[in-house]
Amino acid sequence: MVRAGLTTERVVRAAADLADIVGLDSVTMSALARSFGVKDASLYSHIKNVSELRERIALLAAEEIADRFGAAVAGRSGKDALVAFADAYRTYALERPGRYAATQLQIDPALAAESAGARHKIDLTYSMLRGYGLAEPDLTDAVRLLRSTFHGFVSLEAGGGFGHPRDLGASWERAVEALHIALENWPASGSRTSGRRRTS
Amino acid sequence: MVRAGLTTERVVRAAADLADIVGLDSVTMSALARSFGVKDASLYSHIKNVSELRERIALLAAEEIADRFGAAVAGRSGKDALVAFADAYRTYALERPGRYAATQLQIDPALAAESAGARHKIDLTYSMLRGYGLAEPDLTDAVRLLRSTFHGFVSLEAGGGFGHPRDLGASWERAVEALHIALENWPASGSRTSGRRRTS
DNA sequence: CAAAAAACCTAGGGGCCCTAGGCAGAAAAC
DNA sequence: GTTTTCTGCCTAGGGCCCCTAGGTTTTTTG
Repeated sequence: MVRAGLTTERVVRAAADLADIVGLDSVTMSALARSFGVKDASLYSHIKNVSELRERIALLAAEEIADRFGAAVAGRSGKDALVAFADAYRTYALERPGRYAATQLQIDPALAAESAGARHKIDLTYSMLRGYGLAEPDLTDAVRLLRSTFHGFVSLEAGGGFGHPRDLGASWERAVEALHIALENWPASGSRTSGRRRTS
Repeated sequence: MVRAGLTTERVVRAAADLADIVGLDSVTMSALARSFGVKDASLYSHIKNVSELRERIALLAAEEIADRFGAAVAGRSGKDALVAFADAYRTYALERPGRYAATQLQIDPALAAESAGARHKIDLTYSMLRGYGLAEPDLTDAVRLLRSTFHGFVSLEAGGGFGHPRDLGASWERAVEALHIALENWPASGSRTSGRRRTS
């Protein structure tokens, strides 16, 4: 009987591809086993359970994302870097929806330690913001703002949450510009009721 | 044999409460039936299937949200309205995580037609932005920016996506302020590379 | 080539989703 | 007030999924 040649890495890669096609929730051990032409029990020597499978998809995605984002911002700064970063973010999320969805999972710390590429993604966001001259805690607040808007937009877009006929790419560009403006005019601390821009 | 007194509404309400406790994905027909002390087959006279159950949770949530948001912005305008709206948004999402998660589902149009309160929520966002003097398509872009940031933030927060020790409430306040600034200095059309604020 | 290790298997238990069809309590009709 | 009808909940059962235990066959290794 010819063997399928399963390894953890090959299984995870196939699972990621499957996730991009049928959605992360539909990545089941059974479906994955079928795609390899083996029985589901056979997968359990490579993957502990279905949660670990999905978390490993997330780790794979994190590495790919770090690569893409790094390439996108390399040699750019300021608004150019922001736009490139943002576009790389959205492109990845739309091209690889299953992988992207996996990145939102809680990862078991023991597993995350194996492939430490996960944290790298956040670091890139921080370094991209250097150009705006923010200091902590504003820097963290700004990183959170960017992550929130990016993640919110692409997840609403992917989920069909935007019903209006207005072109989504155009709305995205304007959103990124608006963020750029917000970063350039970052509010001074403790101004919840006043709120006029500073002179950047 | 004493009956449980199931109705569609009571079942959905219990499902929503269950979702807030155990998470939307763990709202199963079996678990729900157990909570009523009936067999799962008994639920199918009130609810077509588990998808419809979750969508009905979303409709319930949409009504509650419309109420809360309406109350939050009533009598306010400009930044006050934005802050009140934002805080109402985040509060609801954190207080009722299961219901909130349901609002991100795709709803069957036939079902949505029954309880038309769903669309109301978007209208509120539009009307809240009136004060910033935006015209279409900028208005839609701005609504999408707000929805993206709000949804992104609370979903990252709920999913434990923010690891930094910086206080989340403070980051939220700054994010809302930053959005306010972006709205006041909304970029002029077609300025992807220039990008200086206009004089509001 | 023999032994050890790895890859894949069968068997089986438990949970969830959902359909079909039955019976008994409650409401409606007379 | 009885009979009829309706409805609420039931049992039975099939399908898919997750996962464990333990066996067999292939590959690797000394």
